[in-house]
Amino acid sequence: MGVTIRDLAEHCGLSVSAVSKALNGYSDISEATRQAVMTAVRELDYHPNAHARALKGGRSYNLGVLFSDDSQSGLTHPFFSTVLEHFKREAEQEGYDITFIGHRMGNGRVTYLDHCRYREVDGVCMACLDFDDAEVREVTESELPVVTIDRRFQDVPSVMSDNEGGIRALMDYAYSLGHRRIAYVHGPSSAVSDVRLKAFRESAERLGLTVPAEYLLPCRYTDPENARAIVQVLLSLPQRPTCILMCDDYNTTGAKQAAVESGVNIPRDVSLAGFDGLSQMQNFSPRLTTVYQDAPRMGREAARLLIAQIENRPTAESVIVPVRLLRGETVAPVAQGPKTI
Amino acid sequence: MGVTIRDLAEHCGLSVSAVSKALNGYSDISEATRQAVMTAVRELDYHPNAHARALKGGRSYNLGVLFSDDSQSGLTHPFFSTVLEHFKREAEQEGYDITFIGHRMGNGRVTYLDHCRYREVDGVCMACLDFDDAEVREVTESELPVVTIDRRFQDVPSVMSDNEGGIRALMDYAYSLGHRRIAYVHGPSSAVSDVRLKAFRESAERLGLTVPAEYLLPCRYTDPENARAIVQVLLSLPQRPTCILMCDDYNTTGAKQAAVESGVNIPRDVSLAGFDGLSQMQNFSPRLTTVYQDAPRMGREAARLLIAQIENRPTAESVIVPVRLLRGETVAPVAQGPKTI
DNA sequence: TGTTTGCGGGTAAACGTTTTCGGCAAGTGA
DNA sequence: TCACTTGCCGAAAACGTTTACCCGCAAACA
Repeated sequence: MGVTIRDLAEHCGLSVSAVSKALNGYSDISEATRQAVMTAVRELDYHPNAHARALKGGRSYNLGVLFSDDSQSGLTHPFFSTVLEHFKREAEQEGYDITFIGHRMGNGRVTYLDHCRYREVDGVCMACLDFDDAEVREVTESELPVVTIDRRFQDVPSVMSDNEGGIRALMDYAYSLGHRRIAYVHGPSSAVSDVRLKAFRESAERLGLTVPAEYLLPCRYTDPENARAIVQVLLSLPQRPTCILMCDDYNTTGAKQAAVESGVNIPRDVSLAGFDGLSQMQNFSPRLTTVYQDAPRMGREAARLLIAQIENRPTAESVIVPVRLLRGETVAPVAQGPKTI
Repeated sequence: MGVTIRDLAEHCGLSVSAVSKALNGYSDISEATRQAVMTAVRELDYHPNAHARALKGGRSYNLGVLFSDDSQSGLTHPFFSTVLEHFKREAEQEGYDITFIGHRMGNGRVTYLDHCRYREVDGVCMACLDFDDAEVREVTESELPVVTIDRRFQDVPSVMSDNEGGIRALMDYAYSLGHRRIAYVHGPSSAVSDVRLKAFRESAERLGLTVPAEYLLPCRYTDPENARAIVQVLLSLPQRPTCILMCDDYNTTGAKQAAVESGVNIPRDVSLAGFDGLSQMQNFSPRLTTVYQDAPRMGREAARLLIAQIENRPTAESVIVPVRLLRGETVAPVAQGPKTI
């Protein structure tokens, strides 16, 4: 159907191999013939066939993306969709397409790794999934180049936000506004959650705050309903916190809901902060105070790290992407008025 | 590296072609040998190579997705990301992967159609882009199977929401609550926008409402800042509308902002409705009144339509997906109290 | 018994590339 | 003049499949 390299060769009066070498920048082709080939390429509108190229054992110029399979929110994840979008852009710029790796292939199930081999992806970007799953580990331990996002393995380059710095900045900020009773609705245990929780504890200690156990509650990510229920509990505590940190921006909507239902005004009665800095959340008033994660940059860095590996270029082992405290309106100076107890 | 069909053949003491035929359900292979091959497949953990298969001239089992290239929000689009997620799921279930079609391939630009040919996709799903672009038309007019979302071409199967019904339901609902001055902040001209605008006008006429020109204002989709400015104008009109319809949910955040700045309470002073029914927006109070578009179903139907074409199965020309009116709290009975003029 | 039929399976070409190897001509040094 | 390098290029194998075609064999038929 399309015009092949053979057509090109005939058109130029060259052999197929000569054309191929001209196209791929081999040194044993004269500049004159190279130019002839190039103009022929334009004339005939030639484009190489990706499958043939991949088959020959070279690369497929295809990157696998392993990204919260079934059950989860997948592509609609408010944070990772941004990471992915920019991963895709950077990859495209380098000549790579991306394909999603799942384990649902037609009728039967298929291992992630098998799926990778089936499509012969040159490398895999892994994010937002259960890294303790055996199938997932199989990929990280394979010979395939891998980059992970928000999770660190030995020998596997990774991209992470400066979660520790983010929590620290948030805590310092709240403290500076007079908050001494700070609760943290943290995510379920994971690499990221654990780092943040540790940073929270350390910050509290550093600032001389004592955090009662009932101020530390786990909550699923991006699950406002879950968040609502949990914040309900926090707000009905005899000694209620003056400031609540949520594990992500999206959950603050649930927290707000709980506040409304409890007759609590944010930020007058209780301050509220999120994590992520989703642009979609910055349009509501009062504007959310949160930690901005540079999702676009995370995506870009991940693509760079992965492609550098594939092309055997020297690469950093790991990248920490800086975060930024967004001082919104939901964390206010702690009420100086009548003490609530 | 991987185990090939040749390894399978040797392991079974068969020829390569016999194995191939056994795998692909040819009739001239005895049931016994087929079983032998199948068990060998499991033993050796064989998986066919997609590129070799595609190269042979068969299908690539890959679907192209043409989806708001650069500049736009891409994967982070709140509505289409859901469509895409479910498109992907349905496709995977049928054994197809998806790859994004862009025109940025490595260094140079590339036509959408060329990109499709390069990857030899079996079909293309097109959504959320400028269908008047010559490059885009080139794809719809090619020999490739195509399905379009939210845009109808002759001979090209498409999936659309019942936009007309949605607007009608919204208008009837607002009317039933006493609203007579209804403004519509519609999207920039496009197939969908035009259908909705037409439905708005027809509904207004049917209900005996006169809509002054300044009640019909265009606004970019998913651009709260733009929406804010426009609603500002609406709210400062001498004869202000009692109900404002926005072209999408996301823009209602901008509208709310404008309301706050104008000292207008929603829904007490002015009612507000969106379009899309994004779950992310349903967590805010007051809960948004809007028209739910069944994005998951749209994605699924699109995948089915496309795959049916590819596999030469009879297929509907086009699918209209029903919408549902979500009666939230932002459209309230029109104030009976002191008339504002 | 000789000829068809159908079943089961093998041979080889083809898909469009890349890459190794070798060859030929011209230039180079002695 | 000879051997040797260098510059350019072609031949052919290879990647892992699919598929058109052929072949042998047993059963069935005349």
